[in-house]
Amino acid sequence: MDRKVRVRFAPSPTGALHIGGVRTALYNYLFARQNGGDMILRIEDTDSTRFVPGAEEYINEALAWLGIGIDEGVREGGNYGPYKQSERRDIYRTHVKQLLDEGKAYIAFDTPEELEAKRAEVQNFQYDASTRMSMRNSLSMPADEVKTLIDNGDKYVVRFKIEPDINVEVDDLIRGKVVINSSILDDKVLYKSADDLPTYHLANIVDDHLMEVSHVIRGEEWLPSAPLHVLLYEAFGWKDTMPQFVHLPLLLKPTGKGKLSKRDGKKLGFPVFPMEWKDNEDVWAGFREEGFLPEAVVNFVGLLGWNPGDDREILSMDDMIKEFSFEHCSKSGARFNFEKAAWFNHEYLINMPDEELAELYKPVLTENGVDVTNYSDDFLTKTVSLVKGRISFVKDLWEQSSFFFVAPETYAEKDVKKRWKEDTPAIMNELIDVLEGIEDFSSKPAEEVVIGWITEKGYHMGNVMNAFRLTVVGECKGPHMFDITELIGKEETIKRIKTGIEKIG
RNA sequence: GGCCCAUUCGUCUAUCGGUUAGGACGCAAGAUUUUCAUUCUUGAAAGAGCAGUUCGAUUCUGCUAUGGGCUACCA
Repeated sequence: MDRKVRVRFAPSPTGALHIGGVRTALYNYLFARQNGGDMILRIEDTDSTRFVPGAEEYINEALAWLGIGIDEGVREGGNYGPYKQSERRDIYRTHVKQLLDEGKAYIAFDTPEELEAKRAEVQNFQYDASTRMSMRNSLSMPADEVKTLIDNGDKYVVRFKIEPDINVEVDDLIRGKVVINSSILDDKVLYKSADDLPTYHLANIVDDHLMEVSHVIRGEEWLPSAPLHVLLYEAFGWKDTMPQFVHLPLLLKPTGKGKLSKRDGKKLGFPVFPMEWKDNEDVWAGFREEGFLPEAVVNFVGLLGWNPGDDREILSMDDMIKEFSFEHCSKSGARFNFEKAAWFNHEYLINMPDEELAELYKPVLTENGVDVTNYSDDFLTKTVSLVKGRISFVKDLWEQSSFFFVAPETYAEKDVKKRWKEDTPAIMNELIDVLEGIEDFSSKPAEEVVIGWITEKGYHMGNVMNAFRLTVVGECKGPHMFDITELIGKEETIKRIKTGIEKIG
């Protein structure tokens, strides 16, 4: 029974796509691509009360930024549409009716308030085979009364009639067989007349079946309801084409307890959303805005709960498509660790061509008041190549290379104390003369001359060079001294030394 | 409370009965360097506990503990 691999990512547009959702989408995508299958994006907007404007657009944009391609969806189209559940009402109605006609579901009139009261009154109350006859539904009430209520326009729901004491088996590609007894399941609401929409469970099963989904790859939070889904496939007579279930472990908070939430990002100072997201009152940081490369995010998130079976960690999307397998998915939740995420970004940054990095640096320079048109691409590329090993994010480039663009205005006190001696100003003046005489100011030749001079005079190498650095950089840090002076040039170098002598004294 | 899932260094993980339990992030030390950083080398760091199966268990089983999820007319 080999059939085409078709998977779906089915978010509900109730907010920004969370990083855990990103991973679910990614695994679906990897599996689809690996098997030449289709990747479907289905919008599950069956809760009309939780709809958030802009969420759907956000999901689309985020997936596009990350390079997670969609084959079928609201925007992409396809032969199995519509791909938005709120546009599939007719389909659901038909299927609900089928279950009703076959006696596999029933109509219930209990209001939310009544149910709440019942739960408060009876400990561990569950709407199931043991209690349904004492509730207000089409099983416990005369048919004409039911009809009257419906004709009256009374709101009702359709509940799935679950037979008690059946052992339901769920076959999961990561966890193996999970067996649970149907008696612990309640008669789940499948449809609400109030908004003429199904609940997740019904819509999910109907759509997965109609869209010929072969593998349902989703978060572990769905594992408890998987038996219900199996029962639904059976009720519809679709057992033979039921998709293969795969439940992924959850992403946990970096510290403390529980699964990762959007609040964690705010608290700990790192993003949990791929891109910036604006709530009613809040702005939530995104990986993109924090300076993460999409490749790094994909790589990092991909390795949270899966590994290629060996020590490799830097994996491109194509690598992961090739290597992905459920056998190498872990069963337990993974803690989200920002340090490691930053390291991945660092790796991608240093392996990127310097020209590309220089392009990414331009907006940062502009932000810091540098007119980039004053600098050649060659200058920028060289600058970036000298300092890229020190950074994890593009924005860090400024801290590491601002002295290529602006002369220091202050001098690090600690370094002045250590390297600026009484005789330093005199030696710096000598240095100016030495530099003036250098024809070829590029790194190697300039270095030879200056080092030769220091040696000849018997000066202290460390003190002279660091005092020199202090005037040019403002503190004792940065790349090789003569790589810096080559880039900023003789004139600027000497000017900075003079200023330094004046200001430090 | 009930049900389900899980449990290897601080974190992400490798191991599919026999290993000095490996790698990575982070951390520490040393080397290198005219500075800071890089780089290199080294180090500290783990099988939750208790039974059982076995010649032999991190690996299989059970119990306990711990963590996580679900328990809605939310997904």
